[in-house]
Amino acid sequence: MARKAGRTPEETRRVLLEAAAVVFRERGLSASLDEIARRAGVSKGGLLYHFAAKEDLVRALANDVLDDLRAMVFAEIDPEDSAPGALARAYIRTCLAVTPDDEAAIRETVHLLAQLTVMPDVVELMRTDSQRWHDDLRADGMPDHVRTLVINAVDGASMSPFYGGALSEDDLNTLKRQLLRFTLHSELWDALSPDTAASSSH
Amino acid sequence: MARKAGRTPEETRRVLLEAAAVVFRERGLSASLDEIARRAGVSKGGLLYHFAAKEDLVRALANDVLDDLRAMVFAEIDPEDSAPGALARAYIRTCLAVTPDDEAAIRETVHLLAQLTVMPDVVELMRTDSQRWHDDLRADGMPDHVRTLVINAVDGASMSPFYGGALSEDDLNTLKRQLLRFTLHSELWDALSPDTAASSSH
DNA sequence: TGTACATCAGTGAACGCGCGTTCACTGATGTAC
DNA sequence: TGTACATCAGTGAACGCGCGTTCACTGATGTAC
Repeated sequence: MARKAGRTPEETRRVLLEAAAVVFRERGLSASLDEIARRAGVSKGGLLYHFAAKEDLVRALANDVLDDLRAMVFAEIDPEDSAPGALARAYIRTCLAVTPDDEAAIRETVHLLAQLTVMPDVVELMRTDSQRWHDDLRADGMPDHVRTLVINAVDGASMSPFYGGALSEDDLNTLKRQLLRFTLHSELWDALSPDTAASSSH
Repeated sequence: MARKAGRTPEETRRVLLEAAAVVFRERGLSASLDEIARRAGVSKGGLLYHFAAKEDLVRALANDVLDDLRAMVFAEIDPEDSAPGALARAYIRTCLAVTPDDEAAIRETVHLLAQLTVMPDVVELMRTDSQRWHDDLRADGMPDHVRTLVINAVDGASMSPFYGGALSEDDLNTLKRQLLRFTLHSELWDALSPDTAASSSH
């Protein structure tokens, strides 16, 4: 056979990337190209037509996942919300999803990314991406000490499944509301500062 | 040659584990036993005498690292400090070390652990370890919503080097003092709750 | 105290298998005339 | 509109290499008598 009827090359590429995501997540980066190709319904040679080497496939996948994540967060921004911290709130809502489906999706994504970091090239990609998040969030208008606290708490919680330390649904929900509240009520920002006197009067 | 003069089998074992830590951190779990053995000054056969299979070596290493980390945190507990959150404060001080040497040590440890998670057995070990931390920290006397916030912020910050998103020294320092303050001043705990009215009077 | 023997802590060569990559080939699709 | 030809999107067999594991062997150390 040559070109599959009813499947454009671009579609094949997508199917291959999706198969790679599943297989790498389940078996780690040492999973074979053969298994990925089989899952995509393509021969190993076919896979290698689209991605000349395994490294290319991994890089393309990492780029894809990182872009998707960014798009998800930006799509979650409330268009009515123009107060400082709007991006941070979208970040919180996306990464600390509470509906079981969304939560599972985020966990799977994080777990996949964790597997991909085995490749130094991917770490470089993630470093760049992370720097971009940092810049975007700085431009979001919250003071440094609030932003750093909130974002690191979100990151800690969303990475916890990767080492098996999943939070209970209650804890996750509480954390989410806490963090949203921190970003929304600027009168709290003083109380969150390390330099304020311990008493929380205003 | 047989037994190396001036090196007990236990010492050889330790040298092998340390070599494995370095090599796995630098090259990931797919690094070869040959390279680890060479770095330890032992033949590949010698390595396999101590660890019958690569999996055994990895498991032993993961156990080691997890135990070390726990010991470091417990050693950091202030014996004078009997207030709620003493363990959490030790956790903060250990994981958010600010001296360059200690910081590098933690980063390397986290990065190594991230590599080891490629093996499902290790994830299981980490899940158990994480559960134990959760239990220990629950017994530490702080309310759930404070503990969860603080620990996740610490985890987020200490895992950030693993995906390349390192915090600046200033941000790290600020975060550390913030979190320590949260655990120390129980009059703040209300203000950190998601359910309190936004105003921070007490 | 010396000797025989078992065991310990390795060595280093060989094996075998899985997996990434190469390669010769092919059938469908697009294009020129 | 039909035909020739190039290119695209694959197939599937073969190759080769790295790496985990096995194995036969060995020299030092510990133990019994």
